[in-house]
Amino acid sequence: MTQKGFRGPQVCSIVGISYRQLDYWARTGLIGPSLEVAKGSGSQRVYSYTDLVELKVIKALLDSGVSLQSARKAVECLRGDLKQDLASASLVFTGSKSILAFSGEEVVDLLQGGQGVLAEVFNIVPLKGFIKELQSSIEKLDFDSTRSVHEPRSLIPKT
Amino acid sequence: MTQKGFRGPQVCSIVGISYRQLDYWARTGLIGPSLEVAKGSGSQRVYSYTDLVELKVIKALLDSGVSLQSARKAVECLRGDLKQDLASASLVFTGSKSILAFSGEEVVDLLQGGQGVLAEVFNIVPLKGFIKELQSSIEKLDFDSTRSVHEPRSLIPKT
DNA sequence: AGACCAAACTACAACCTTGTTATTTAGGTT
DNA sequence: AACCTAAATAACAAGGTTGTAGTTTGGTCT
Repeated sequence: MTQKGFRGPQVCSIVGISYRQLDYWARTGLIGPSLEVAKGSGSQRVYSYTDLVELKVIKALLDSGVSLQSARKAVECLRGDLKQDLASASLVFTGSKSILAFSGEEVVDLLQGGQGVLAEVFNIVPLKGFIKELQSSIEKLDFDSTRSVHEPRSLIPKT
Repeated sequence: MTQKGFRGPQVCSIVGISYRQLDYWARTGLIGPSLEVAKGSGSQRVYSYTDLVELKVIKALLDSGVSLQSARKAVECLRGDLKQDLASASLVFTGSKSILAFSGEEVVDLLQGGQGVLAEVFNIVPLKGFIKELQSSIEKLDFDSTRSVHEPRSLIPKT
């Protein structure tokens, strides 16, 4: 049994974004479906759980007022680290760099700039709450009547 | 002697923004000249020091990737507090609220959400470094040959 | 094979922000 | 009063992002 995949409209529901946004982000290279790309109209994109984490972070950044262009840069550092325990991490980014901090002390160090005086703005994304929400949304989906990837129709209750 | 004022082009030089930006921000109500509004083409806007602090913060937010619309909301909380010592404060804002924190502990508390698990992004602006830069830029201006507000021409060296 | 449906694709509008260029005009000097 | 300069004003284009509506087509079922 391979990794569980999520199709486009499911992803929108889980993460809380519009289909237009998801499509635009996939087309402009921000984040696409890592399990399966689309083969044309009528086919399906298939996203992984880790794609969903990343999308959730992007959405969070947008909600906090960060522009999509900056969110693009910020999530880059999530891509090499998704094997570690993200729920205990915080993404910290400024205009010029972004890193994952794995302790509250690390975050405080960054804020204080090692006792220097930096003219810098910090955007901090504690991942715990977002991952919790994401998992809750995924569980909720299991009870919904919407289709999973390439699921036979006859097994779906009528809506 | 009234408060020192700064004219439009000086402000752009001090804060590090384009004239177009300053003009747009004044016209769209983000921040305008608190000492004197423009009386038409050929006249001068006159900005105060506190206007400059605010502009510097807005610029910093833009540089960190925050959208102008969000920066508008974020700086609102500076407006009631400019009589206190800003250099020891940090502006902290999320998508939904913004406050000034006057100690590092206060900032850490906000990040930890009082031990709750919040799904929230924090944008943190430690003001010290920005105010330092601003003051440095203003001092540098005093040696420049550019005109101050309504300054007689004959006192200006030829450029 | 044909019918159907869901998902991707396409095209355009709207909005926000900034850059560029040209025009207007307040304020200072002679 | 005439002239000059700097600063504000006006107009338009461009880029990025999202919403809306219509079209195409892969995949499933009969």
